Amino acid sequence: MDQKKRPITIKDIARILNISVSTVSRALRDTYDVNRETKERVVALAAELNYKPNFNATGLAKGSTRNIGIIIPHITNYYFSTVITGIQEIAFSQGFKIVLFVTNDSAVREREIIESLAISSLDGLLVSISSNTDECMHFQEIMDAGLPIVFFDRVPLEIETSKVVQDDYYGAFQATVHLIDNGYTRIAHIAGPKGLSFTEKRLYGYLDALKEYNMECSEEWIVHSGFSQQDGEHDCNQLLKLKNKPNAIFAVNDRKAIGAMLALKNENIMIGKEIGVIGFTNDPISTIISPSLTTVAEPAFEIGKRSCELLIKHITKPYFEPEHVVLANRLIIRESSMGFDS
Amino acid sequence: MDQKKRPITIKDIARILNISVSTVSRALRDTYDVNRETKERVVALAAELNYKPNFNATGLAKGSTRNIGIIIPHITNYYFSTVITGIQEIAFSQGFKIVLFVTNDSAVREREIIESLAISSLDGLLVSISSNTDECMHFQEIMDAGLPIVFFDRVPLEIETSKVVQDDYYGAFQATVHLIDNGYTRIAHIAGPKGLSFTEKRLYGYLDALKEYNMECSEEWIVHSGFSQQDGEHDCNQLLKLKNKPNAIFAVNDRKAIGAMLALKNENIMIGKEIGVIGFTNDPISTIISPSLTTVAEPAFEIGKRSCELLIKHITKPYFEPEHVVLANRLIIRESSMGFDS
DNA sequence: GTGAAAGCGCTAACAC
DNA sequence: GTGTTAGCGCTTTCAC
Repeated sequence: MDQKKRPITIKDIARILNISVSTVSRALRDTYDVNRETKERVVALAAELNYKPNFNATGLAKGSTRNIGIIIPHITNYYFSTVITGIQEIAFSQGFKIVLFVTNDSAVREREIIESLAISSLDGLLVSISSNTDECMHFQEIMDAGLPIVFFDRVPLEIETSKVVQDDYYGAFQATVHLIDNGYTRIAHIAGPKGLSFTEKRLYGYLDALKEYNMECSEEWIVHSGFSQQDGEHDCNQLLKLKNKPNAIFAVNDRKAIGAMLALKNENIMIGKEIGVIGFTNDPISTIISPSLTTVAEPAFEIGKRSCELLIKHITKPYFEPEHVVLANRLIIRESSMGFDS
Repeated sequence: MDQKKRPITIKDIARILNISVSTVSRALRDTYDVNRETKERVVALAAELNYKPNFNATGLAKGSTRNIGIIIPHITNYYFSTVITGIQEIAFSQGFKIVLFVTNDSAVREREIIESLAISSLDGLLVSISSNTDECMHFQEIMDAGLPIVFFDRVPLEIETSKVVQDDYYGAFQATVHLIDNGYTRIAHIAGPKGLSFTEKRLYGYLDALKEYNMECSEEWIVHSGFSQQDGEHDCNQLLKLKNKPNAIFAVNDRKAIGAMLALKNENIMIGKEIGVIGFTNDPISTIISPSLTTVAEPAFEIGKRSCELLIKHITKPYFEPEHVVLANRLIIRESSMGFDS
């Protein structure tokens, strides 16, 4: 307990087997030609001694660690934590470790993290940018320095690299059409902050659906704010003050939808019958709240997996062409959008 | 984009300033006596060149990385993700990075992780064990090899090191007393898996409260299973089949409490009035479900912070005496336990 | 097929 | 105060 045991190194193995360290190194890495028998002896002894490679040493010698960094706005959040689970799944199976950074959705913290980042200690980076990040030079610099980045969910348009997102535009389109189909005629949208690409895509999906179906559309029905439940509550109250009140609300995410529902309940408005509500994410909470929340389910786990797979390709294949992956969502119909006559 | 720029090293700085690398190294580390002026020149140039230390090299030379590993059962879970946020807060401020491993609550995966762990790439480990981990020799071995571990929440009794937990016994005691105070007379407990220390503490807190208040107590009212909402639903249904049905349920966590509430709703049983329910955690969902869920709020963020602080002490002070920290919970009374006459 | 030796970027005696 | 040197554990030419 007091005494750090010196860990086994390839030198120890070499000495015991009376061969050179280079042979041990080669044998352990299953590359180069090594005499079959020598190799087996090395591998056997390594296992017996419980040899673990020193990643600092390999990293230093090969210029590669097996670390993947993740930078995300939050972690106490169903979507992001599910994405991480997906990333983790792929990373672990490929022998990569996950180094986690959370920005608390602050552009300042994001920059701090990036600037403090020892690029040499990471092989690649997976990032979802914070909502007030206005320019992305810091990411570009890191990439120029040779660190591959794959963006997911909240992606910057101006950077040329692989990106993985859900189909925000079509998901929003579908959500809106669903409300129209169920007889709602005055559909509002409580959006996220302006300037974030996925938020805008959802806005356009909503707008295009309204246009395509010749629905009434009004500036005052579109309210931008943050992503929290409180924001949803606040936005909804604002809508309720309008002279020309909407009779349905499409929320940019489930948390805001939940906030809106709470505001509606507070006013004793019958959710679904008087005002329809639809969210985006499929947070587990959406089945628990009553009435249950209709939502567009994002493939969060899959997004994590795909992002990580792509990043690993960028890491291992220096000239891998950037890919833009768009994953389909799934509309999940529940009670909050049942329509007037239900 | 194609060309990895060679990163700046202390050698570059030394060459440019025409001094030796050791001086640069010393100047940058703010230790040893370095001529004030030399130091300023080094620091200035380092900043200008945007020098970033290579952690593999420092790690190799000093035998320390600035990495802290976290091993937890899940991440898509309010409690654990909040703990991580707390850990992250301290770690980041002290210049440590977080390496994340998730076991999916599988003892097998946990062992795999531990065994694949290159101890040399971590300075310390923060762990919450998986629910079916029966013996903890793998952790002991790692500690013997010189890697400090701090356990939190789900802690093994047999290992001698620092541990940080909420007051599971007293929280459960309080929860049960609260139910008794509100007039519930036949109180059941839907527990976690047997063998996990925090689960048992909550069970004993419950039992002792019943005893102290001379309440009826029955073996069939205590049901053990997993931690999920489904488990809660299932456990509750089982209780409802009993001849001597309980009129209140204390759940080991909020997810199970939520599951139980869903089961009760399904049977059109009035929650609170006919059967009281209380949970443990204070998951945000507990304010959203209707009726809202009375619960024992755990100081998850604080647990993350304290665990991380303790671990850093173990890392920096070789002979730091293990501490056992027990943090108080807070009973939050909501609608699900309002009592019969409310 | 294997060994010797240099080197990855940094730290830490040890000299001066 | 500063430079020289060896060395952390591993990979990788380059010989043989």
